[in-house]
Amino acid sequence: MSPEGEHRNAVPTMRDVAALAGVSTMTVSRVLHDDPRISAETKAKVRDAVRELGYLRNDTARNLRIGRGAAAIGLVVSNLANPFYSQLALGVGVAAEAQNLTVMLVNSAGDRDREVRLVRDLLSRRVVGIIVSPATDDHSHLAARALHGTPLVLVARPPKGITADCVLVDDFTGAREAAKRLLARGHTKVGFVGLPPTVWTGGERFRGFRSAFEEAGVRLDRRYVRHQESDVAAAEKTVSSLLGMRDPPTALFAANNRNMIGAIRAVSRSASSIALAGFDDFELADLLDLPLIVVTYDAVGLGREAARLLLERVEPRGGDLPPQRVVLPTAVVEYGPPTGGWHLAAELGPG
Amino acid sequence: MSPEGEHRNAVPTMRDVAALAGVSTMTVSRVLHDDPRISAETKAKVRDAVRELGYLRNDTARNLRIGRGAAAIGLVVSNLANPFYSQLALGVGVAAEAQNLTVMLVNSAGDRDREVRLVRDLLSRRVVGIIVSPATDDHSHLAARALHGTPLVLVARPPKGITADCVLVDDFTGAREAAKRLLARGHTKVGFVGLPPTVWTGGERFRGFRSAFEEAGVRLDRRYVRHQESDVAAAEKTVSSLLGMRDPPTALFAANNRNMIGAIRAVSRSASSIALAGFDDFELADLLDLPLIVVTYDAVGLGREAARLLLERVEPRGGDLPPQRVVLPTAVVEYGPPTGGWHLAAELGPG
DNA sequence: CTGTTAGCGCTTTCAC
DNA sequence: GTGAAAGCGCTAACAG
Repeated sequence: MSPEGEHRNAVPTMRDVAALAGVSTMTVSRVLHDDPRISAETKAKVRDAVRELGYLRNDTARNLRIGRGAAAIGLVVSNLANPFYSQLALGVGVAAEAQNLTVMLVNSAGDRDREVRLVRDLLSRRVVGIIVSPATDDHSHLAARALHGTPLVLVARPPKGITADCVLVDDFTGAREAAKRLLARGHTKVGFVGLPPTVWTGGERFRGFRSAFEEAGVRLDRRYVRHQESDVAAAEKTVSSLLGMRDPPTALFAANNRNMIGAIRAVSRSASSIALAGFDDFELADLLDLPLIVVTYDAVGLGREAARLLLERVEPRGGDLPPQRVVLPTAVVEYGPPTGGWHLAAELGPG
Repeated sequence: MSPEGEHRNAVPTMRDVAALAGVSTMTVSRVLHDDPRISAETKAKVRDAVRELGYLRNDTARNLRIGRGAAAIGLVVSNLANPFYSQLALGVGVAAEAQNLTVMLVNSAGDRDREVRLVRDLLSRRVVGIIVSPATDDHSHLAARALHGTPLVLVARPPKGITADCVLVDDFTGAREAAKRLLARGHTKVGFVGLPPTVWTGGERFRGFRSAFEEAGVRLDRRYVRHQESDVAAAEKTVSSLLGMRDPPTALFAANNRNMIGAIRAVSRSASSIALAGFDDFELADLLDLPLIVVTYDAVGLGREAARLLLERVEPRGGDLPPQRVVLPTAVVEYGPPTGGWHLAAELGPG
């Protein structure tokens, strides 16, 4: 029927508005900027034309002209399936929107090659700045040279071999405090289910964990320590094997969200009696009928803070600031079986 | 020290590459497109220059020229704090990336005015298409006229008063099947904690719920029915009040994720014995020591499907297709107390 | 108060 | 094989 793409190309341009209003495109542009020098009647004419055509300024063209590629900030996360990152995105979004910037959200899924491509792509789109939670500690693709001065903020891990702002969680202290609580309760055989050593958070959290043992003068048994990818299924398997040892740990420390969930699953399936501690609070943690010590922090705030640092850099003389490093505090929360326990509806039937 | 903005403006253009390689910009462009007519040695020269300068093509300029504003698809969600939407975003992202598109993710936070602004903003940026989960059932701002033919896909609710593709969850069937299970167990006094009636999912899920009662010939007691915003705290309060009635329900149906969590919290705090059913599976649902019937579906798939429909429209003759409506199936899952129950580490101490 | 000219960085078209 | 000119839609800079 219709010639191909007909209605899609019907997007009116400033020239169409100008023609309809009987003025030049420059006048239209000025009216859109609410330039006080334009007469009231001209403004009215132009605005009528805008309304009639449903005109929407082409920001791509505008941004090209004013030298700002895309009014957007790029956000590269390493695992969108992890709720931590959606919280982060939420925080970044709030801060970005306040400056009329959108967020281009991309997911490296933990793959560095992918991350390299995604960053390059964002740079090609000329985003005003990039926030990255790097998949590995090889940050060479994020060097200032590669970025041509596009502002960069790292989240959850510090720059390595490059200069950049970053916003971190106090992983060390959080892990140490949580571990201390286990030790205070008399646990000496404590399992550790951690992240790969190439991940900074993995290293810090392990350091904090270990430091609590040193302070307490308790020997850390290496047989109970595991480093691996953060994946629920993998963690579950690892924890199951720990629980299956002939001399199993009496407590477990999980280095993050995914490991914690995996650990909970493994413990729940086994007949083991074991205390759990670890990073990342989660919804309903308090309602699991399980003794639990979690390290919590403000993930949304992390995103907000990252965006704030980035936007500071975007400012005219923002490049002159020294590298910033913001560390957000952690808190330790303890959960236990609900007071009084559950009142089960037997067999799911009415009471 | 440095003249303001110095290093930030140092982003090389195609002209810089051309000058360094001693060719015209046209030749550079052709090399970047791997045009077979260019001689091998010219290609080598140009590629060396590209590498030396770290040149990255300005996609903003490119897209302007080729008439595609931003190689991005806009995604407007109504509550990023709800894990359903991050799952959705994940699905959209996967499909988009396969076409070299990025996702511009924005959050209306359930506010329609905001949604209107966000959609307008995305249109100004000339995204290739928009995926929206509308905050309300007033879709007038999404009419073809307002979109100038930019492809649109609605998720989780059908178009109302406009034509658009949509991808839905079979809310009706899911709710009915879950309710049936409660009825089959002899519950007749069942509370309903639902969404506002202006939200389509709210209506459908209530219809499904009610239909199970009709089929079973059980009268639905309106005193137990609540419609409200989907917010954990609000739901908790509502459920608490239901539980506090002198003749309380023996079971509850929660219309979504947020209401379900709120209901669980309320039930756990009370001394009530009550069965729970409702929409949206969640991580660890199986480990809550609580009888639970949940309606589950593939949220990532929903996003993938939405992106697929959108990309079909973006194709040259995509506008000629009739409006599509995809309905994804639901499944009902039952959880109960873990077999054998938890083995508690008493007082969090070692065994 | 409003219009003209030029150009952001790239690509399409036509020329050699 | 390669280049020159023109223009995508917009706005800064200078007219008038």
